Amino acid sequence: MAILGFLRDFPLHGYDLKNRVASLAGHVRPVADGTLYPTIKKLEDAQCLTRRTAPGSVAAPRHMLEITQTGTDQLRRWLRDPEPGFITDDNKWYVLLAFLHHLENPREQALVLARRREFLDQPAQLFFDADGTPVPPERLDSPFRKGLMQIHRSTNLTEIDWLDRQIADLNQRAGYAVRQRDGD
Amino acid sequence: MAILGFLRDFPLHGYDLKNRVASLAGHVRPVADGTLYPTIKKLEDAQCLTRRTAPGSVAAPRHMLEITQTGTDQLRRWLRDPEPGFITDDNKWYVLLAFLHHLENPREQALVLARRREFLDQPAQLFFDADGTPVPPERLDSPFRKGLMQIHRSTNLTEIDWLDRQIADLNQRAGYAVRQRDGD
DNA sequence: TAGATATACATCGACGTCGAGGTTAAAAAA
DNA sequence: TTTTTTAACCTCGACGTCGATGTATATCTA
Repeated sequence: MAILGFLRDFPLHGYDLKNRVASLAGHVRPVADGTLYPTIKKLEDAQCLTRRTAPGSVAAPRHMLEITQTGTDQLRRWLRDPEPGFITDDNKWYVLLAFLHHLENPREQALVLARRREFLDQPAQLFFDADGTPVPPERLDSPFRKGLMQIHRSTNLTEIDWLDRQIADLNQRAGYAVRQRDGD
Repeated sequence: MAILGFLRDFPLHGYDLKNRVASLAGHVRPVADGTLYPTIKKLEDAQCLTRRTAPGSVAAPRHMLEITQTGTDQLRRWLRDPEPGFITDDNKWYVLLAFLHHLENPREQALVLARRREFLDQPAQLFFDADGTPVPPERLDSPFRKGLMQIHRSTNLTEIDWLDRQIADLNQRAGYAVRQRDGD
């Protein structure tokens, strides 16, 4: 998703892509060559991108990568109907968010945000007693577990706040677009 | 780490462990059987835990798992000197935090928190222009990328705040412990 | 002019995770 | 009584990621 998402902005070669993916995914978590290049090849085989050899501006020749219509469609499908992990795993979610603008319909964007919003709504129960009853933060012995739950709660509220504002905004724009189209 | 960490609290059987790990790791991200049971076997082979068959309280017989001294030592090594990913990957970091209390020395605990603190200090540059210059949040077109960076910044500040208080607290306690030991 | 460095691409084996499938056993529902 | 459900455990193949290794090229440095 990150590869196609970045290529949707402008053509890039593998090396450049590698650095961009690395600084996005998490925050400068390196992506191994052994992951990137086979994935590029897979996307090329699936006709999601094309490759043009260009002289290297600094060193060895580059393979400039460009996204195709097939690739754009694939990217939009991934964004419109993301796998569960992209909603529940923070790292993946942030990657998705970084490219959600490529899904051009505000209503569809709002639907994706709503899925995340719904996920964040369910109260997190992280720790349990020996007998299986959930332990509330104030009854935890470990200050680290206490902090973990505090931070978790606080960051969740921050994101929920943003999500609500964003969803309202998108729905309003979608409504406006509909009224425009209907000549209202 | 999660397996040994939970067993350090009290003995558990695989199924119970599975649910606890699932609700901790991320937030109810299921852990596949094909991941859990081979890992338990690996830890058993490494003498990190022992297995006693007990009658199932509800159904099929359980394998009650208990951590050994070797396992405790291993857990403490992982906590004391975590791999880079445990500092930089939020999911892994939260798992580590959930068990950091098993590292009994407050000075060692503070050192781990300091590593995370140091990581959070470096300003995140997530997006770049076509020519490679970093794009500040206010110049981003996508509201999602803008929100992503806002949320990232805000949650970072929250955690930094907690880390600083916690580190100060631990160092004070460590100092006090030293003064106690020295009869001061 | 020789070596080091950074760019740029590629492959391969080791390892971890997942998901599907299967087994046993007790309790609950049909 | 049979079926279904849930608990509890296990294995296997597919797949993805990593890290090591290797190659070529242009620039910078000794």
